Amino acid sequence: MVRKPATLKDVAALANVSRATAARALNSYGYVGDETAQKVQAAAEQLGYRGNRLAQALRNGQLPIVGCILGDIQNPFFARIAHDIEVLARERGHNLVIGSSEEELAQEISLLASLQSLSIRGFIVAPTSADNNAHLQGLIAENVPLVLIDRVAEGVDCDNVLVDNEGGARKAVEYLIAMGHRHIGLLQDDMRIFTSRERMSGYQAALAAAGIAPDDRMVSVSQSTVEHAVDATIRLFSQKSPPTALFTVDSLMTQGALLAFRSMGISIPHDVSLIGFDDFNLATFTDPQITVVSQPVSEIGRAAARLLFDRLSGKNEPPQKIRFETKLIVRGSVSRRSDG
Amino acid sequence: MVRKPATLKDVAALANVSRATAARALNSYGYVGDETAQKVQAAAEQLGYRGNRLAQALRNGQLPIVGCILGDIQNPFFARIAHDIEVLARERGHNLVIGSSEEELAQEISLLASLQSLSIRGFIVAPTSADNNAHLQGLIAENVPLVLIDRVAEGVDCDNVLVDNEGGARKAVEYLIAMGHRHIGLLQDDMRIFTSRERMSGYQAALAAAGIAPDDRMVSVSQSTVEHAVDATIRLFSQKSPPTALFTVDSLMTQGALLAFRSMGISIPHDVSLIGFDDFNLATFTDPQITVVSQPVSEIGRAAARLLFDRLSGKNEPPQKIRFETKLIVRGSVSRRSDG
DNA sequence: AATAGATGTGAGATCGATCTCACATCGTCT
DNA sequence: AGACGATGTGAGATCGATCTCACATCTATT
Repeated sequence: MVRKPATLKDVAALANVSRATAARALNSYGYVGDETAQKVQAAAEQLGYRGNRLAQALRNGQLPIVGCILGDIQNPFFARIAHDIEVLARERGHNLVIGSSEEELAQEISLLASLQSLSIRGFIVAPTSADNNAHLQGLIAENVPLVLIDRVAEGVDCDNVLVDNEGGARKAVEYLIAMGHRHIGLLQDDMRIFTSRERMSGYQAALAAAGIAPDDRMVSVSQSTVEHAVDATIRLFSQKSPPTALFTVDSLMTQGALLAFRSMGISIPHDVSLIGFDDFNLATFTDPQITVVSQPVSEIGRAAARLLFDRLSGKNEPPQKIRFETKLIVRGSVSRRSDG
Repeated sequence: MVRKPATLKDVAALANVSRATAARALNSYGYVGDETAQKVQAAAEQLGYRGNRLAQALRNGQLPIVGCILGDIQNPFFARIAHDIEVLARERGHNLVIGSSEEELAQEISLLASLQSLSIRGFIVAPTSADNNAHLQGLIAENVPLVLIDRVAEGVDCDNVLVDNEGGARKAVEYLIAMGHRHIGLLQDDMRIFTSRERMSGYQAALAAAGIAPDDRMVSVSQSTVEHAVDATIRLFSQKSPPTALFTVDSLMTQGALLAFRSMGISIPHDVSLIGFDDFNLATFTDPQITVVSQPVSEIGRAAARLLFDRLSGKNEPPQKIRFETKLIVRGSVSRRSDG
């Protein structure tokens, strides 16, 4: 036999009052007699009444849910952020809807549309594309709070939380150059992705500053998964004159590169030096330990959620841009080189 | 200026028809004249009409959202599962709400309640506790589809997807015993958690079969995070007579153990042998590579989502129990021992 | 020609909670 | 005594989409 959840009407009937009074008693607003209030409470308890958030949301226009559209929750970077957002959302009585764009603009757009029609209260998005973002501008136009993380979208004027990608990448590549490397590979994500662009631009800036001509053959593009990165690394290092050092733009790719090197019998740092963007759990357990550019992952989700909830509670200041520093953590995966 | 999303009423007004007709045209049911239908379509387009899923859900009783309550999305195991569920849900036009129980029963209960009041269509839950599950039984009583993953809850008769935890653990420990180990440590999660119980019971069964008396000092309990596992490992191996081998019940704990061993100057497999439950990306990159019990993670989320959507599409068969095998993957983290 | 059926449309109820408004019934103050 | 404010309650509108029902037309069939 199927029990149906109790409605306010049921509670009101049981307590012998009108729906209006029942609502007043349960939400404690307006005038309600003590005795009546208790009768209603008792009735609600007895029926196991838990309002219908759908109806409430329809009435007041907003569903206490935060939408979160990320690249891929399997990336520990995003997983951490999603987790932190969920924790803060929970504290504020909100739930979290998660969608993976899988770095597809079309998917991001359709996800966003489907969430928008849920009258969700606000969004935290890591936009796939830096340029095509009419959908995000649409949010702003409808006054739906939006916080961008990890990436920027042109023409979308809203809060965002970033890290210093370009600086981090430049530091890494400068370090490789200082260690004598001239053929520095770049294992990067799709160029539509903001972080990928910025990190590449840091890479290029460092090369340019050292007077090293850019070389397309030094650059390999891959989706951000371990498996794809393995392939991309193999492609890169199967050339006649492969790089002597590699910079990878995220931790999954770093791990992919490591696995690829192992399978190719390439030893780090003897044959190839490696620096990865974004630290990871086992970076210190590999032998050698992996030198990385670290970003304060644990801050990003929290900062974004805080910005979003500030907006939700009515704060109406101009958009804030939070930018975290990145840090080069030198470990053992880079060796000195003295060729050309 | 704030644009409000267009409603059906707006569309109807613009097309000069009634709401009923507009609805018919947009959802193509009932009789609508060709010309009228086109007028409505045009009006909808012009206004950028996208129904209000809240109102639709209120009307027909269900919101096309799947709720997913896991231990912690930061665990790659759960992240993978969440990802796979999200993909399948998206294909079916559903969104995914994610909540972390953080292995707290109270949080699981309150999350579930808050999601239930959203009239969500179905749930996939990795229950924190094997015993206290009135909340889950409540779902069943209200006929809300529920699929349990990774764990079982007593008295809750519904679809579930598990792996052979006990068998996997036993295989691991039997292997350690066969390699001459008698003092085998267990780094496990909270005993309320089903997988932890089962894996422990596999551990105990293997010891018993070999005539080795269980020893509480060989067991350390930790939350399933890298950090906690580091501490727990250090505690375990700071004893006067520490284990000669360690079995860890999940990959985060395995990684924690690795980091702990490094910090304590304990070398694997020379000083201590190690087997972890659940494979992980870099298990083959460490030196030595880590021997693990692997489970088909990529199957679990998909299987669970499939079961759930079968229910949602009305399938009314008795609950299915899917159980995947686990496999011992021997790599290099176990060495032969010939003491007592 | 009459009637059954097909086709097309609108009015209004419904989902569940909330909120405004109107209407009581008190007590208290001049 | 009259009046005003405080207190308590209910009827009904509202949020947006859907669906039933009733009412038109129009076609085809006997």
